[in-house]
Amino acid sequence: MDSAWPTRFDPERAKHWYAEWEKAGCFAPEGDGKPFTVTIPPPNITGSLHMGHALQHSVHDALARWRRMKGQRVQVVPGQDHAGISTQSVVLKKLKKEGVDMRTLSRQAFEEAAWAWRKESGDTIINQFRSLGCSFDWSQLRFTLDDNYVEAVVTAFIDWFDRGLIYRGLRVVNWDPTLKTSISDIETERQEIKGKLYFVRYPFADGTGSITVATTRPETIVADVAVAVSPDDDRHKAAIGKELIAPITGRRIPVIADEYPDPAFGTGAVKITPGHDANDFEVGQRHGLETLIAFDAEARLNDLWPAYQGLTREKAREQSVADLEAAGLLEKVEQHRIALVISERSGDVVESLASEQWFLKQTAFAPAAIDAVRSGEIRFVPDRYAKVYLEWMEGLRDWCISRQLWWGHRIPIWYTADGRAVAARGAEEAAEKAGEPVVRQEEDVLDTWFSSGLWPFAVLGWPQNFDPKDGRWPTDLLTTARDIIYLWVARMAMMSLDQVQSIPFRDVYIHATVLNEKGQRMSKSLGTGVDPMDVINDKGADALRYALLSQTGFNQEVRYGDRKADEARSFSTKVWNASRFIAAQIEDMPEEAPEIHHPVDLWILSRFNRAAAQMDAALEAYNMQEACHAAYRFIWTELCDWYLEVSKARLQTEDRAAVQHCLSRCLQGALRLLHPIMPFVTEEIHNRLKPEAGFLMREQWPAAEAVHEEAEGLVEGWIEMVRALRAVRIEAGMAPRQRIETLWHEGSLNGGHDFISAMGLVDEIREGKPDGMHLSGTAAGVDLHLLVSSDLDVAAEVERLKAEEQKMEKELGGLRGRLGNPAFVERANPEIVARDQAAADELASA
RNA sequence: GGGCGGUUAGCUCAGCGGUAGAGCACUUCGUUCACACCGAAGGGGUCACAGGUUCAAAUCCUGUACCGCCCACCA
Repeated sequence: MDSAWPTRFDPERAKHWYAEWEKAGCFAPEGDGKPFTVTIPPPNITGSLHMGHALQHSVHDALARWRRMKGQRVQVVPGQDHAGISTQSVVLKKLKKEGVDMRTLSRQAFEEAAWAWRKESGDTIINQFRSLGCSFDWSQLRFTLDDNYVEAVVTAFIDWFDRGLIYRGLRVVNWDPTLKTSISDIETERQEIKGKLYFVRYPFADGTGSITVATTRPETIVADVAVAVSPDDDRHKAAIGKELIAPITGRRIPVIADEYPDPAFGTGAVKITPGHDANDFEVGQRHGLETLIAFDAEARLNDLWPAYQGLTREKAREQSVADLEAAGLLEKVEQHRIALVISERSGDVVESLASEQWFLKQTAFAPAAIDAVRSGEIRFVPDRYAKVYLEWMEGLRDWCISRQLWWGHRIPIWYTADGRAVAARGAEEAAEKAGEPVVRQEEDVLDTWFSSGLWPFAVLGWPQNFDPKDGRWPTDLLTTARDIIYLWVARMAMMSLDQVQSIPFRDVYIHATVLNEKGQRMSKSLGTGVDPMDVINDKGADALRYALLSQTGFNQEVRYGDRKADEARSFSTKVWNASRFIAAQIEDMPEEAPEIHHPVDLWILSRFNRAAAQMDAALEAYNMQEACHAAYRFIWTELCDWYLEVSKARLQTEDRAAVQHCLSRCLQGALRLLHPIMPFVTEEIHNRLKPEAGFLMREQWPAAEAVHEEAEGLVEGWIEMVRALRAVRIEAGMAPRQRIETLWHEGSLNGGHDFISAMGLVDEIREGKPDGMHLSGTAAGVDLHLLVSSDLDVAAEVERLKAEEQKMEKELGGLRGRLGNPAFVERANPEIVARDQAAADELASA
């Protein structure tokens, strides 16, 4: 064998194929086939490859390569998200480290620094996608802050503003006191902690007693504007409409009746603090109450209650409790479990805080988005996720789209001197629209999900260069993680249906979450993660891809362990060596293919055709693991363990040319089947086989061909016979390489003489039963006998045969019992009855 | 509190009405000239539990338990 073809595949040496594919333009759409378009979920520019990406893009790439090979015109549009909060944090941290004074940092200086950072460090993840082998059309790379993307955002915003769907208002939002911005629900995490429930007495103004209110947040008492009770609560009915003296401040506040309080909880009376709780805010709106705000942007107490001014939330609580105690208003304190809301971005406790924010009435878009999924126009895979989407869609609320950040799409609103807001592309247009000069632009930027929501059509050129009829629209597939169904998938559906009047994608494949070997979530901070780049460097991108894809179907989680990648690497080595062997055998292959008529040849070609069909069906259905297993079974079990082995003998016979052609065809085919899953090793082999040929990734996917049922039946029978024979050999104490002089058989071998002799190491096959001591086995209705020497452990052998007989009898008993049951014979499927009858007959005759 | 997954061989998972499968691990044997990241043979499962439907249930229905995830305003 050519020494330049080592016995092990070195993934390091196949990495260069990526650059060659890219250089040759293999990732650009080609041909006139049915277009297949995907816009990938844009990773954050601050991100680096994690296992979730690795799985997601292995799926994308496998599907893209497969469809490309099938002759489809494929375009996978990659991109990146500017990731407002995340990028701003990273850049601020860097500036701080460099000694920049945060207090004097201007917006412009920050933006310059952020762009500089984006240029330097923003492409890390893009290059990691390349290492994974992703065949994305990089010429189409998009960024959510590119000029044309800004145009998309502004266009959508102005349209919605002018239609009255965007408004500004005072609402309670998730406030991150560290980052000093509102944040979305997805950026928060709930955490149960042990806390306290304080029972505070609110005396009636007329001196007739008091109402006790339970609260977990005594520090917000200074912003109380009422106490609410349920209208049906007999304990408090009489108090409704009376006035209370709020503790600490002494402010006079009313007792109001509202459905919100649950009479079963606490005392049934709730203090109403509209500035610090979303429910209270709603109650306040219903009753026309004032919204008092006690905290500033850093969640310190403001001048609402000057005595507390400057205190942190925690200090203010202590002080409030002390003051309540001193006033004799603290009735009792109970242990209580509190659901804290934590900001994922800063780790700080999120404050529910009323503030002026911009909102989008996304409820206006819901009906169409619901319809699209209900009608099946948008299809979720697995379909259970449609329910998740629909449920969320049906409970939509207005969306807070403003963020108090610098990094992002600045809200295209200009204000006139008297504070009137106009949406426009610039100050000039704004002044024109307003009919008077504008004095300033809104400071806030948009929530990152606002721009992400426009992704599929914005990256395809909307609004200026978008052609919904160019075949790429709607896109075919969106593959994403289940945790952003609401924030992203739903938004894209809504925004697309509104702005482009059509769905953005047909299929939404929700892939599994990658957990570690112990079933824990992979987390950098907890150290429970595995870095996919380490796996790529140690074992190769092919191994990582196979390890992930071979476990991914419609499951909701997949566990990654290095053992899986090791198995995958073994597989690539196996393919490598099988190719090496076949390459050596076909060096002198005659060009002209002889007629293929030997059952073994027909069998392997047939098995190949089945594997190809299975892969097609599996990939069509997004069942990645089934696709992997189909390739694995064909290559390892059928091709290597049987066909290759029996070929070794047949290559020495007049079958040589036919075998060579079959080997060659199977190898070519196997490489094609495997290429979407393991692109590097297959490309490397392909190039070794045919250095002068083009890329494997540009080869045609195997066309569907007929299977040979008859040949399959024959060969599978022979395989069973060989297995039985091997078992008997071992029973007879034969060494693995020891040849069998004579094999006797009763029943037809169906032409399998050569196959059985080759695979079972038999010199001569005779019909009949030998005289003398022999051991027997049965397979496919044929009895096989081997003569054995007399020093065999007869007792053990008898023991074994008895056990076997018992097993058979038990089975026969079961079958006879069933067949003897008239109900079964009458009602069961006739095919089943016939099959059982045949099985019983065979057992009985044995 | 609602919803959704999962519970099958030691491990990771297929199977989803006709009486249990794969890969890995394990045991035994084997350095045959593709591959020890290999080959052959083998051991190993009352399919979480309890009812029900059916001639037949791992597979369908109901309920229970445990694990995980998502959603939710209980002060």
